[in-house]
Amino acid sequence: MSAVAVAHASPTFSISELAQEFDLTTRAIRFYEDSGLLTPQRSGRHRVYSARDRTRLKLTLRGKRLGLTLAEVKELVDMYESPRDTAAQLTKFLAVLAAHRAQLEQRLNDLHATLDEVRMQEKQALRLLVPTAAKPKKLK
Amino acid sequence: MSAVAVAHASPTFSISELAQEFDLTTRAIRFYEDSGLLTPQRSGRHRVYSARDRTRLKLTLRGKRLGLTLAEVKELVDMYESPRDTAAQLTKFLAVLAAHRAQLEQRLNDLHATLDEVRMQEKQALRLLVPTAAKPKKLK
DNA sequence: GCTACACTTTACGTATACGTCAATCAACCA
DNA sequence: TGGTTGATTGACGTATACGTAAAGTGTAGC
Repeated sequence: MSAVAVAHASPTFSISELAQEFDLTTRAIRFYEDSGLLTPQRSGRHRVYSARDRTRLKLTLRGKRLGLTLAEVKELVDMYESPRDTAAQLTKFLAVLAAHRAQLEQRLNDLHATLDEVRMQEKQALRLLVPTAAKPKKLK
Repeated sequence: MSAVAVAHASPTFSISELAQEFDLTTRAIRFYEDSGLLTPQRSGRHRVYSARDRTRLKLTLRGKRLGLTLAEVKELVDMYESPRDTAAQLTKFLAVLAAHRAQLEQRLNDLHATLDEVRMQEKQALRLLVPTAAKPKKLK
């Protein structure tokens, strides 16, 4: 139950701590490990998660909310942590980023279209529900 | 192969026309029918899709891109087409819309966070790749 | 009438993302 | 020392979203 860090070493977390914090089951977290997304240290048989693991977990969940598969998330997260010291690597990195960004912008369009519709429906429903509302200008 | 409408009747589509237009397999479209998302007419055994079917298909694909399951898409699309003539129905409708909107706004936040990161990475990579770029002000 | 082709149903297969036992083990507590 | 609690490793189960044959039907063109 203790997340207290000794001295100024970076903090570590148990599997159940992370499960609680992110509202996951431990099963899910172990599954992410099987998928290569997390590589916690071991204290005996027990898993010990670092701040880096926690960050990767956070990114994983965000990716999932965006509809990415775990494999896609892994690709991206791994790339962010990959070496980029040659021009070739940088160029490839930029290409992948551009593709990723195009996808994200498509999603953004979808989202805005959907939100617009939802708001329109809300307005309509409200007008139907409260037809005697105060009309600021031009009452008829 | 013909999508030509007779007189001014609303246009109809074959399954392969829709498959082509939306870059799907016919299998997928039939699966959406099994899932209750589409209910095409029949001309003999062949499926005949209306403009309404097409719209529902378009909404379905947009929902998918946003990471919704087909069941969730069906719930939403059905609701948009459901009767809302009583106050109770309207109230429930508004509640569901609010929940949906909250979810969408969460996604929007995720998206913006991700896009910000992508753009930051792009900037960094570009700086590393082209370190001799023109610096507008304060050259040292 | 035969062929080609598009469409149909039926049905089993597959990948993803976990859920759900079951058996085991280690640590702590009374 | 025995019991509870929490973690671990299998291993099988399940829901979603289709893929992929297999086998038959309908019809337009030659």
